[in-house]
Amino acid sequence: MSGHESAVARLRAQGYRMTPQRLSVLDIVAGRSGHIRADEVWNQAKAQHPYVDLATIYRTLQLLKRIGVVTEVVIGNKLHFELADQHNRHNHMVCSDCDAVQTLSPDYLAEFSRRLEQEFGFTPDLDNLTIGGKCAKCHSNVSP
Amino acid sequence: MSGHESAVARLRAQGYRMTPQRLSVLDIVAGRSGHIRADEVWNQAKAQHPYVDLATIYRTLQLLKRIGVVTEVVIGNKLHFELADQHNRHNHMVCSDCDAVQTLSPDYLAEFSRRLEQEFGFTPDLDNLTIGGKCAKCHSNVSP
DNA sequence: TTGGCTCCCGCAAATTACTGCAACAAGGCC
DNA sequence: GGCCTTGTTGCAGTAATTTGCGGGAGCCAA
Repeated sequence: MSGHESAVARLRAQGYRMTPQRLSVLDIVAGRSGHIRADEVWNQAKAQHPYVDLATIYRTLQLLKRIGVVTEVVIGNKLHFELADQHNRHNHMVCSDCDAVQTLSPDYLAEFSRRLEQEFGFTPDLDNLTIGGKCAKCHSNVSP
Repeated sequence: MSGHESAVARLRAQGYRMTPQRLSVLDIVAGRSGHIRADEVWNQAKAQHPYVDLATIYRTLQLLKRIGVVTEVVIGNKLHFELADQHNRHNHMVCSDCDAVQTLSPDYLAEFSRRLEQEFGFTPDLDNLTIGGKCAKCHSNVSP
């Protein structure tokens, strides 16, 4: 329900313009509790503005990601997005077999991140980090 | 210089056939010390076999990745590949600004990986894990 | 309100990656 | 060596995402 105003403010503050299309995208992503695919955003956006172009959706999502309003999750080989809730940050573990998604507290990565910064001066973008692998269920299936 | 024979043997052992195209791809990836893009592999492969198709390159690279002969690195929004040297495993840190790539010892991820497996039964695919973020140089540049 | 500088959008085309299918060829068997 | 089975290839087509361009709209200032 919130998130919106601060996002709009953040866009304005950085000199970006607020357009109906961008508001739609923001609404749609914020209204969804979990992840949402770019094409799902598009379909919902078309209901409000029949002539929105898919390219606009992609550009807007990239913009929102760049300013930290949404985060990106790669599931399968499709991009998903979700609202970046500062009060409930988390990372994702995605199974490469069944595409199941588990969330992960960033605490698990804190120590790792600190070392990278300290030893290499490299600042990892943990907000958009997705870890691929095999979930417990698929790992036990011995079928390669 | 090595790597080849074992890769060929591994293909054979799993019932895959050895074709000139696959040998070419293997040669090209092995002959490059760093990462190489799919289209670069294609261009070099065409020099040896003028009629190789890009689709074959992609399929071969996916196959080599699946059996663990090469690893995949996402740089910018392009896929890169490199020979998976068991004696010199490493992960990659890629700067989202300048696309610079730093390598990282998997030791840094060992503890993290162990926890994921222990607490969630999730087995991360560290061989193909790339960490995005900002390198020291770009991080100090205050130019958004 | 109006003017005007920019940024943004829709459209189309390009780029990157992947897939289905029929013809082809690698490798085992005789 | 020749044949047969079955995995592979080349081709064409598709899916997902990005980019170039020119007209149009947002926002600031007057």
